[in-house]
Amino acid sequence: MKEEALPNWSAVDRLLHEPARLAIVSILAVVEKADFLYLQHETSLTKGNLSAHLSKLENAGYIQIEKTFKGKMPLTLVSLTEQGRTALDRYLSQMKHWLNQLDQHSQE
Amino acid sequence: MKEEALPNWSAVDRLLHEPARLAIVSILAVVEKADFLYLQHETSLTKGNLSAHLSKLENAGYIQIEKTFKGKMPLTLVSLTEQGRTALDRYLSQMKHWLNQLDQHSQE
DNA sequence: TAAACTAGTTTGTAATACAAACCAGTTTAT
DNA sequence: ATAAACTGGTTTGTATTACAAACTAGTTTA
Repeated sequence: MKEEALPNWSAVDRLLHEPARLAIVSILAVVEKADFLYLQHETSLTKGNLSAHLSKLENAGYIQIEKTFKGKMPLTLVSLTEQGRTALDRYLSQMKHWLNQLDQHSQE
Repeated sequence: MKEEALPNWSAVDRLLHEPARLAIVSILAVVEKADFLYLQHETSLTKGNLSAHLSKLENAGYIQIEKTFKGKMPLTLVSLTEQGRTALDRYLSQMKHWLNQLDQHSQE
């Protein structure tokens, strides 16, 4: 009964929309802190690819990258920032809203 | 109480995942048939860009492109194929599923 | 009959994802 | 002791992609 417009897909956060980064951020939304190798295995991205995506997310302020050591071996810890959490929430609610809009149309 | 895995974002249909094409397909899901200019105005894509996206969707078998005339002027009509409809439904239900998985995690 | 418009397509460019090759250091084998 | 193999990444090169500018073919208007 209410008149719904179509989703405005151009307003999507393309940084999060990329599947590889959604995978990364989904994990970080749950575990709060993850090391590089854990992320690599969970996402099955190559190291290079993962590294590049992490840099983008870091530059956007969505994640924090902490360089530490486990014994003598380097260890990179990654966590979601407040900004990242907010952006993800926004992305998820937008998506849900748009999916609902499409459903309303399809069920006439 | 049920153990949910994280979304498998890599299984997404990247052809549909692209916002510009989601916009196009969202429209076609509703109107069944649209001409080029209507699509251009609704999506606010440039002609070249729209043309390229339509070609991709056509090559994938998701849409059908019908070249006709309105009077003496060329008119391009676009419609969703059965395949395209199926792909969209699949995309939407996957998305919904994944969004729910993330929600379940966030509300612990 | 020239100028401007319609309806697109083709072509060039900039951004992006991705993996291969590389690098600095550590542990293990000889 | 030192070479080989491994860890934990980064840098660099390539192929794909989105995007817009320029072009094309035909039509209507001045």
